[in-house]
Amino acid sequence: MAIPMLQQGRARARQQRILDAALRVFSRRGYRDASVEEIADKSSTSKGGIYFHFPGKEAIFLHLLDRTVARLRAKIDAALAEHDDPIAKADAALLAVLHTFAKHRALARLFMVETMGAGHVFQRRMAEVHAEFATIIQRQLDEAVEQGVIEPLDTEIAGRAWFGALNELITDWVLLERPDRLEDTYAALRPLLMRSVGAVNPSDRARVMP
Amino acid sequence: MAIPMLQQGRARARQQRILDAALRVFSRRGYRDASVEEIADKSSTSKGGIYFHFPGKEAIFLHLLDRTVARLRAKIDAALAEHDDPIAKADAALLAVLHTFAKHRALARLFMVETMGAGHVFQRRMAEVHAEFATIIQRQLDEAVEQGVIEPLDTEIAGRAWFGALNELITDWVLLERPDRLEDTYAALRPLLMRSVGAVNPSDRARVMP
Amino acid sequence: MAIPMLQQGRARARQQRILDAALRVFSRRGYRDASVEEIADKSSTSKGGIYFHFPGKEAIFLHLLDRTVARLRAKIDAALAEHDDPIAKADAALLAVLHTFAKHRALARLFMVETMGAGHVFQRRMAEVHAEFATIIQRQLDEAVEQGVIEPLDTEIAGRAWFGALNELITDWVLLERPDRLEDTYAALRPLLMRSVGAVNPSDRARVMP
Amino acid sequence: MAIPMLQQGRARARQQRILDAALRVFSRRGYRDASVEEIADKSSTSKGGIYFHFPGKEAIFLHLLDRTVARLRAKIDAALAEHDDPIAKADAALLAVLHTFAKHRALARLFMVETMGAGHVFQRRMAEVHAEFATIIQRQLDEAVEQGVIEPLDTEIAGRAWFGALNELITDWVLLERPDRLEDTYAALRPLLMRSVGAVNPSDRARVMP
DNA sequence: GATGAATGAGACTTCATTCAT
DNA sequence: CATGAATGAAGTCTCATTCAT
Repeated sequence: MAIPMLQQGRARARQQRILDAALRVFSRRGYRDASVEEIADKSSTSKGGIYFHFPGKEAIFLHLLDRTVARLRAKIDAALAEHDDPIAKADAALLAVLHTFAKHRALARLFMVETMGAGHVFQRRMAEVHAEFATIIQRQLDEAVEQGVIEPLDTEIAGRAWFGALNELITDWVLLERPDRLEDTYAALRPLLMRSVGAVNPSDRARVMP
Repeated sequence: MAIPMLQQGRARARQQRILDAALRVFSRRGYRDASVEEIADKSSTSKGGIYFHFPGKEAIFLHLLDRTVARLRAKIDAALAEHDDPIAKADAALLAVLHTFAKHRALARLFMVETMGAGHVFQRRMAEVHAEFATIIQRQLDEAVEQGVIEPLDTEIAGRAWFGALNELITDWVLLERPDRLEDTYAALRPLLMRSVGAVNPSDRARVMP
Repeated sequence: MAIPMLQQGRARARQQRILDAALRVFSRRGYRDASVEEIADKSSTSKGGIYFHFPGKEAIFLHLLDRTVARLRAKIDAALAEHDDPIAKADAALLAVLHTFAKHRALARLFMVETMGAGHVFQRRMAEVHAEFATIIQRQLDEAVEQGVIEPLDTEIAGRAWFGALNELITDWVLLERPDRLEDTYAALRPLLMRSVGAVNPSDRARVMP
Repeated sequence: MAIPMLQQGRARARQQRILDAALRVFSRRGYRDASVEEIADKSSTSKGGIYFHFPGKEAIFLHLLDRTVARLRAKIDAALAEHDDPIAKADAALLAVLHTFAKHRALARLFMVETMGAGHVFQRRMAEVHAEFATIIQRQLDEAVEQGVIEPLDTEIAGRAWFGALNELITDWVLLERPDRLEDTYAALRPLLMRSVGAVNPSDRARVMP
């Protein structure tokens, strides 16, 4: 019984090594120019070993994407749970996404850029992920409208617009290798987003509200 | 004398045929999966013929991109010239971009999506184009601030945010093959953008101002 | 003392399971397309387990072949022993081969067809087996000549010809998945073989001879 | 106009070179162990060049097979045309097949042996070819029955039996690398075949008949 | 003894690019 | 100028075999 545990453990560890190496390689080279060979080298595995753990290159990329999405979702959920005010929630959700990428430029590149070069299937999948995240924002805005915190508005478009604005900042930061801290950039974006839906900056409101 | 003209004309015509075919192929298949062979077929040329007119696949894509950027720039310039009010100008610039893509989904796909799959060089170039367009918006906002039409704000971020929001809508429309008219979607976005910088919707303003 | 016996028994049982699975897989896929993995699965073993019992894929195939040849030999021997008349013996030998394959199409496929795809070594071995079986026929014909039952003739060629004719029927039956009963086909072949050496159909003769 | 002719000529020549090299390689190594690389080398071509002329390894093998079948058919047709007597025709047809292979052992190996290692599709195709050739014999025998030259018999089985007997001789000659002249072996087989259908050896008959 | 993870050689195939005609 | 045959580098994937556990 100990043996299968160990073996499973070893297998899982190797899978992780492969995924980590793949992230680096995909991020550096892009999906198409990334070779399974290089992933094998960088993960101290053999080509065959990779194909033992994954059915193919595409599957590795998919795993990586799913893993990232899952982590983002978890962080967003945690962030949402930390606030009551819907506007603060929306803000926190965006910040969660932003923090994740700020800490890991390679991940940001994979997610924001390289996915688009991986073919139609991945492009579509990514579009759906975008939609999902936009919907999260939308829901908070809906709630805010319901609570009377903001005036009624097209919250679906607002969600997508917010997410698009954030995207642009992150993508620029990745592609132009901007040295700025992403957090600072977002600090400048936040008031724009707030005003766009007629909300007061949550921190200001906090200060104002006695 | 007439012959060289004709010949030049013929050469240019063939170049056009190649570029048009390339646009279709790149847009359908993505940069990597597009084969020079298919471009040759679709343009009624031979592979050798393509290499006579262009140094390589990359150059074709680049031409296509530059051509698109030039056209966009021209449309933006024309749009800017049609208005005096800086906010109206900014709005018109975005609309110009949007109209161009709305009329030609393949072009939108090429520009917004497939470029990312064409390798680092193209990604970077595209980021610069984004920056350029964002700067155009930024300039209008600066002018608006100067004119006292809106309160001072971080116009650089605002320009990028506006462009990012627009991007998101267009990209979704391309990838999810949304049937909506892009123009309608933008109509919903416009008020958000305006409020985000503390401006009144230009059309409203027009109506308000006697 | 009981334990080693049991263990040996278990080992042999597993070997059998592997061989049986291998027969199915080789027959379905052909030697080259049969994977050790599938044999492992179908025999409820692991890849490693297979390599404990056999030195490799080739050895498994060889075992299978040898096992089949041995069984055929045994059946032929039994058939020969049941008759006195040399012509009847030859006929019985062919029938023994035919019955064996008729009862087990997978075996027929393995033996008649797939062996040829297993590489030069196996092809040669199979040719030798053919020669061996042809020789058995030849010997009966020689005996018949000696007994004056038939006129002298090139019995070596005759043996090979008889075997070749039988082969063709069996191979067709395997490859074209003919629904006929092999036995019926052979019933039509028998008189041809008999006449080819100037013999009377043994059953006819039996009837005639008082 | 001359240019396409030349180019076509060159292309066809190269195709021939590839096919000839492929015949050698397939015959020496067997279908599975033959590598496209070796075919490329042996035909002084590049791997890519091969894929320009053929869609893949399988297609090369198929071409080779079809080419061989076509040639055999032509030779058989010519042989049939040279005789009037149906028995002589059947004999001539077999001889045509035999001569073709006798002159080109590699071809014989390809056709008789290696096809079986090329997978189910090829096995089936070969079975159909066998059937076709057997049918040619059958038709002559039918004619002979009609003319009253031989007694009625199951000509279908006879056709397959004759072909099977011939096959066996050729296959043995290929696999055991027998040094005999195939023609001599067939000379010994012929009387057996004749007698099997109750016919007189055509050459004997010629001599006997005044 | 058994398991399954790991290896590594090698296979087929694709395709941007070149160049003789 | 145009064509299409030819190149060759590179890539993904398969699988018999080995071996630590």
